[in-house]
Amino acid sequence: MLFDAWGILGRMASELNVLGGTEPCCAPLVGEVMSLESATAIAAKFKAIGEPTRLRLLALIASAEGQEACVCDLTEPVGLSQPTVSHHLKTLVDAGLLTRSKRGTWSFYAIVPAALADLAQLLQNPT
Amino acid sequence: MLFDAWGILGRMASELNVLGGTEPCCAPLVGEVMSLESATAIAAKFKAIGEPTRLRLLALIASAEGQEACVCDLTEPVGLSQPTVSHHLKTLVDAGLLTRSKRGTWSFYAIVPAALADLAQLLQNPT
DNA sequence: ACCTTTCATAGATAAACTTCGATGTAGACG
DNA sequence: CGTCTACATCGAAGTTTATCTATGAAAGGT
Repeated sequence: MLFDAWGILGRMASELNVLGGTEPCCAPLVGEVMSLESATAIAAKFKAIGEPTRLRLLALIASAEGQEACVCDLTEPVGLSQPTVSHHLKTLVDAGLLTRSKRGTWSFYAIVPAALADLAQLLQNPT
Repeated sequence: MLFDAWGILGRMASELNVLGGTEPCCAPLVGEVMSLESATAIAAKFKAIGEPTRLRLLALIASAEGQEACVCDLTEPVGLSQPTVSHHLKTLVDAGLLTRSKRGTWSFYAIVPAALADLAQLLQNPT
C-alpha cells in the first residue's frame, strides 16, 4: 500500500487552514470502491431490516421457540392485515433473512442466523 | 417465565400432522412485542444503510484515514452528482451514523463507530 | 470588491414502497 | 364434493424516495 502523503497533507492543511482554496482538500481515496453490485446486494439485506414492521417481525420470530413462527402468530402483534404481513415476510425471505417451510396449512418462517451474523460482522468491519 | 406448552404442542402437532385444522397452530408469542417507537427508531438506522450509494459512502469514509472524508472525495467514486451525494450524507448524519464538521470551505464527514457497533450488537442479539 | 471553490438547499420528476380489500390456492375435515 | 382455515397473490391508492438541474451560501484568493 502506498503512503497517502497527499491525503495527509491535505487533511493537515484543512485542519490548520494554512493552504489556499485552490489546493486539493485531500487525495482521492486509496482503497478500491465497493462495487455497485456487492453494495446493492448487501444494501438489499439492510433495507429489508430497515422497516419498522419487518424489524418487529424479525424480533418476534427470533424470540419464538426454535426461532420460527407462523403468520397467524404475527398478524395480531404487529396490528396489520394478513396480506401486509405476508408481503413483509416475503420481502424478508427474498433478502435471505428468513426461510419459509409449509407444514399442513401453516407457513412457518424461521430466522437465518448466519445472514444476521454476516451483516453484524460487516458493520464492525466496514472496510 | 412460563412453560409454553401450547406453543410446543402446536408445533409438534404441525410437524406430525396429527391434529385437525381447527386447533390453533401455535400459541401467541410470550414475549412482549418490540414497541413501534423503538422499532421505528432502529429501523431508521438500518434504512439509512440499506441503500447502495449510502453503503458505498459509508465504506469509503470508513476506509479513509481518520475515518473521515469530504464531499469532493466522495462524488467521483460513487459516480453521482454532488447534490445527490450531499443528500445521502445528510441522511446518514440524520440517522446518527455520520457526523459533519466544517473546516474552511470543506465539509468533513466522519464515521460514528458506536452507532455501527450498536447495530451490529442488535443483529447478533435480536431479543 | 469580485471571482472561485465547496457545499447545501429548493423544486421537479419518475420510480419504488407500504398498505389495503378482493380474490385465488392448497390442505384438512365432514 | 363442499366448506373451512391459513396463506399467497393481485390491483389500486397514497406516500416516500432517489436523482437531477438550478440556485443560494459561505469561505478564501486576487
